[in-house]
Amino acid sequence: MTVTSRLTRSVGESSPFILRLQQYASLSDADIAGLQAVVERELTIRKKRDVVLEGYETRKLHIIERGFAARYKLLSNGKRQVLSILLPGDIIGMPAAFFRSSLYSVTTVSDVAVQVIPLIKFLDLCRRIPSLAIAMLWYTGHELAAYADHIVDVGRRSPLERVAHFLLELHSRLLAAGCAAEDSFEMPLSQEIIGDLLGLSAPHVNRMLHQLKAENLISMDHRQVTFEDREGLRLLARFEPLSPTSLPAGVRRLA
Amino acid sequence: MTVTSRLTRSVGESSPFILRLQQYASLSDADIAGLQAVVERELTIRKKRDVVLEGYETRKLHIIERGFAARYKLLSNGKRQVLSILLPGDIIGMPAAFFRSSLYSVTTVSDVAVQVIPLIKFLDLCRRIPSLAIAMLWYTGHELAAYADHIVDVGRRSPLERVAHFLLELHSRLLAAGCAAEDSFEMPLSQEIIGDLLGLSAPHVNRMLHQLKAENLISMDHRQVTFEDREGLRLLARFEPLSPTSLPAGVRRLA
DNA sequence: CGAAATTTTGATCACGTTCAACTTCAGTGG
DNA sequence: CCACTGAAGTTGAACGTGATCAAAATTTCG
Repeated sequence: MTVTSRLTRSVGESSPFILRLQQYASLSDADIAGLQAVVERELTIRKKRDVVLEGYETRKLHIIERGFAARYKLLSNGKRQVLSILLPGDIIGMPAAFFRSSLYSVTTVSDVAVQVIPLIKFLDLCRRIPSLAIAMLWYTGHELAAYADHIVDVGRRSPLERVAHFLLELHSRLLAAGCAAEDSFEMPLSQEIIGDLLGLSAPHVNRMLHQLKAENLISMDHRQVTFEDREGLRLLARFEPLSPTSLPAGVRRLA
Repeated sequence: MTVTSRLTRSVGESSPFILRLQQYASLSDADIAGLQAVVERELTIRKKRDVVLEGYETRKLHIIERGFAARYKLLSNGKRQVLSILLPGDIIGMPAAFFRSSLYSVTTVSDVAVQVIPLIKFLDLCRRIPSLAIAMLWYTGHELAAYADHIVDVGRRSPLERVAHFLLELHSRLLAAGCAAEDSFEMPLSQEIIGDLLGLSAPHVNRMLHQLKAENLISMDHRQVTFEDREGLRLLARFEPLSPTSLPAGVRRLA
């Protein structure tokens, strides 16, 4: 098995979600055990299924173990806006569960393995383990930063910059989740979804991808994306990685 | 004094921030006292000053008591993207304080009165009062929903829809903060800022505002915006208000 | 292997930016 | 109180861009 294309983790590693929370606050083994105890069940969802539907009530959190999903909103004019791509370690139903009815839908892009946690139990755990609540504040803080980046993308960046920025961001997140190689990754996303994510038409995404290839910044083979000139790409996209461990030291100690 | 134009609250009301947290979780008088105890000081910032600067470290939260501010990012191509308009009850430095250096800048649009809280003390309080931590999770959850709406706006709505949607959303938030009348409000935002918020050029914002006036949906006098046909506006913008109290009943009880 | 989804290509055209000039408004000091 | 100044709003013309639509080529998957 090449590291390059794996979407799975090897046995023994802890879940990408735990890994992520650990970056935000130090959790004891007991905390982690408590977290695992509230997991209701694990299941695998086939690709192209809706996990959360706009307008329906959700009282479960789904933590992604493997696979890709997309959070999106359908507009009454028939257009679709994809809000974010969800990767291993992300929580499906995160903002959704906070409202009486979900504001957005989530659909699987590939087959997705999830852990299901009832919201009530999760909040209860947050009350008992303040570190967990604070780690969750950081989690949502990062989510917020990602959304902010997305707003900048769609609002003020050129189509070429958007596509380049998207590739870099996705890669950086996959890397953090242990699902990508240094300079390449597998991307099971159609150009239509990318368009709906970046506010572009699918044909234009196609043109931009070709332009990136023409400028020898990337190459693509099947669903494998390879950065041929990562620095050039970063310059073009003006990409600034969101280091998850960039907490002020004093604060980090406290959390 | 008309209710219409006031940006201040009458004495005796509690702060818009407390008011807001109360919607997310029930806080005891002791909790509120604790919250007030961590307030380091209050101050008023003149209009057009930067409160938070991108790249600098922030370890203070500024809670807005009165006035308008804007969170924004300057791009290297000279463009600017405004991420959100901050109103009374909002926290300046919310995502910022969570990173080693702030990712975005915040500038005041009008004179702004704030309460300053050191981040460390605030997090410490969250550890001691789990309800507060959970209320903050809801706060960021709503912030996330607002950002998501913004992405949809910029990504897939027409310029006319964007402007209409923006007016309705701003009004709804001002109403919740007790700073607007039923059908009108004061808006000290230049068309340039609105453009940078919605991903449009200032002249185009101007045209769209005129079109809304021409269709008898709104009227404007100085900085006073009045909805002449709120329903028509809502239909045009496909606006769905974000009710802050729309928590699932069972969850609400727990929180 | 066949059907469906996705990618690719091209032509046309509406839309919104850009830029510049002009007007109006708001705030300030004489 | 008015004149002055800079900021904000308004208008128009020209241009470039990315959407749209449709059709063909290719890939994916049952």
